[in-house]
Amino acid sequence: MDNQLCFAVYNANRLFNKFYQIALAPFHLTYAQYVVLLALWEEDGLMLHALGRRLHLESNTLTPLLKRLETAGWLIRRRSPEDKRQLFVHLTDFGRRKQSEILQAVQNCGRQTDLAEDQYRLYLKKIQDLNAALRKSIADMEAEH
Amino acid sequence: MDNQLCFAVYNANRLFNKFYQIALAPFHLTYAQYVVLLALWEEDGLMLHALGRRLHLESNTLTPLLKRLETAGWLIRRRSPEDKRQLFVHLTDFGRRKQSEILQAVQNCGRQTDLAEDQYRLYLKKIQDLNAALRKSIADMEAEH
DNA sequence: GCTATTTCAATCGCGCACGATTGATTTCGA
DNA sequence: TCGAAATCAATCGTGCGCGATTGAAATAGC
Repeated sequence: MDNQLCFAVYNANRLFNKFYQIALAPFHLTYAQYVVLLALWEEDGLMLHALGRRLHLESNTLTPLLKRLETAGWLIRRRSPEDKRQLFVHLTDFGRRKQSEILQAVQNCGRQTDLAEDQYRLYLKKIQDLNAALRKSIADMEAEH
Repeated sequence: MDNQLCFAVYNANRLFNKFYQIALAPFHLTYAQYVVLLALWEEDGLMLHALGRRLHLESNTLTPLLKRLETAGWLIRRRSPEDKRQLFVHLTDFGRRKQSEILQAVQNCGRQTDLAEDQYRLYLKKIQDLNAALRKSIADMEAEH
């Protein structure tokens, strides 16, 4: 079982969750909420649909998550006037201003992991390759219903 | 954000979940349930506590999961007579007999991914190294409270 | 022997993920 | 133009993960 790639990835994901849980505790953010903020720091004012495309998430996950972030003051949800089906997601001043502090805190926690830059890149590349292979495999499986 | 290792791992985990969801659909098993069965196929009659140590899970997750597996006929939960706090988990005949069929089905789905054996091993090693680094990092973070 | 501590599974509450459905709004097609 | 189809966010239900607590049972310490 410890030779199963899926199990290693499953554990890696849970370890990352724990890592970010500790690192983000001062900000009362979960890992999923942090990822949403990362996306909005890259490009603010995304529509829920566009945000979901980047994170591979849909409204069933994002709607309650965004509502919690809105309640906590990180962002504002606003319906588009042109198309009343769509929802714009805008960072608040607070949400924008906290970016550097949060990234700093995460980096500070990560320093101990002392993954060398090139090693980090290698890991990243390997897992992205794996993801591509998995996406292909899943597409094939769905094709042959 | 796509350069974040955590995000790549997060996506890999969700892709594996989807992969196994499709592969295990004929057996009405979730990925987590499949992992529990994997552990029991390796060693049957484990106590809940021991099972949890292998999977890095505790009773708050395992208790309801095992109850569902018991209801579906895969295993039996039985209290230890010597120590009535503890719970033995035994596969049923059904649970044992299905092993080869399930492993076959999973392997059959995985054939399309055509990850070469040595490449699979490399991925596995890399992620296990990453996990070790994360565990160390988390331990350090918890130490400095 | 009797209490305090430890060790268990079980329970509770919350936040994801996600399949499925709903209902509002927009676009398409005849 | 008008009804059908498509496209949205929202909602619902289920199954994890997991921090925290509970209560039963066993062990340790006096």
